[in-house]
Amino acid sequence: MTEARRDRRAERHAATRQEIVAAAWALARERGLGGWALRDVAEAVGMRAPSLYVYFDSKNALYDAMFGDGWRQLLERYDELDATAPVAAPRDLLRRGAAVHFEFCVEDPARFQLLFLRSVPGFEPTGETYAVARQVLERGATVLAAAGAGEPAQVDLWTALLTGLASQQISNDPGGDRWQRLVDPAVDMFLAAQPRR
Amino acid sequence: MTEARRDRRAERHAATRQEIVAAAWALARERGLGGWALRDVAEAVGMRAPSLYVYFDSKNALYDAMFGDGWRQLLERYDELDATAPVAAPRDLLRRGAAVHFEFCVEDPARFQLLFLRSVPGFEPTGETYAVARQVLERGATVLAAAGAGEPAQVDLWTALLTGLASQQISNDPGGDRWQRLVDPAVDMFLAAQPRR
DNA sequence: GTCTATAGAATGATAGAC
DNA sequence: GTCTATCATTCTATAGAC
Repeated sequence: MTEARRDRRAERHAATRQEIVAAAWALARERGLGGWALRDVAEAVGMRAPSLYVYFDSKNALYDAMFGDGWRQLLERYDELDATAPVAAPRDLLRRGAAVHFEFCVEDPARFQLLFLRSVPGFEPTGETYAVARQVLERGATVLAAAGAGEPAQVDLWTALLTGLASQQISNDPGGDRWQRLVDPAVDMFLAAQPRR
Repeated sequence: MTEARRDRRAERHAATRQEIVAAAWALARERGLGGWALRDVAEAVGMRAPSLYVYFDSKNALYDAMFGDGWRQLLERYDELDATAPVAAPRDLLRRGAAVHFEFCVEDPARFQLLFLRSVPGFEPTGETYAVARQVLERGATVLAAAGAGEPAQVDLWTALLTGLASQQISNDPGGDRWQRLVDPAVDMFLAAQPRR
């Protein structure tokens, strides 16, 4: 087996890429998902716009990296939840998962738009980054299955419910809790409709 | 009482405004909510771009007119539903209302985005047009009340459910029926959770 | 890898003639 | 009310020096 030497240049390149993605997310939070130019991102990381093309082929390539990064952030939240409540009953875990998921959506509307609403005009996630999204959904489906709602239709209903609650909160009561208060009742409603196993 | 003479000039002006709004909707359907310029709308109605400013003060003013027009379209759908099933049982009416509402959302994603997701960067509906939106929501709340789910929290949960189903259908299965098939089960779930009166 | 310079194109909006 | 002409920006992306 070949003893691979660390490629310090590649590491540096990847670190800069991540720095750019983080700066873009910060701008998206402040000004909206489409409210910034490559110039702005460049300035935020101490560069000029053309230098970004060393790291990303286009603005959509940057959105793609943000897409993957955003789903990875959600995966981390799930990990933290598992670490906090490792042996909770399935339905309790689902309840807490719903709360975590809702909070994740609402705390950053721009991120919610990119990850769940696909609202950047010409952007479609590439296969690689979309795989991260699928990974997260499978993780959620596992929890649902443990709670007795693992059928595809049940999973789809669950995602619609959570997306709808978050979407309404963001669009119609930003900064408030009008739909947040409905998360627990919604989970109860959902669970009551599923046959217990 | 003053015998008001018809103001033919005002009528003509209003008709042209509506023509422009319709052309903008057509472009939004084809290219997305933000995928067209005032030039394009002007060309579609046989004008040059500056002439539009006789009818709208800005592009956002046009979005505002579209917003009001879109909600009025939804109101028409509700009227048609009432005309078709005037004496249906409340819960049956709710079921059919959900189907109509879902279809309305999915058949024009750009309209769904403007009316329900507020996804035009700098645009906020004015008070007058927002009043139309409230009117439609009250109409829905009335039907919900008749079905035994008229409390504000129940209405909010209902809107979240429908918005979530439509949003997921549009984002993750455009042209398909993966979430459409869940509308009826979702309504059943919702109704089962409400105490019958 | 980072820069300057700039291409190339699009856009919302205004001025003023007719 | 409609037009021509144009302003004033803004933005992504590329070329090529260093």
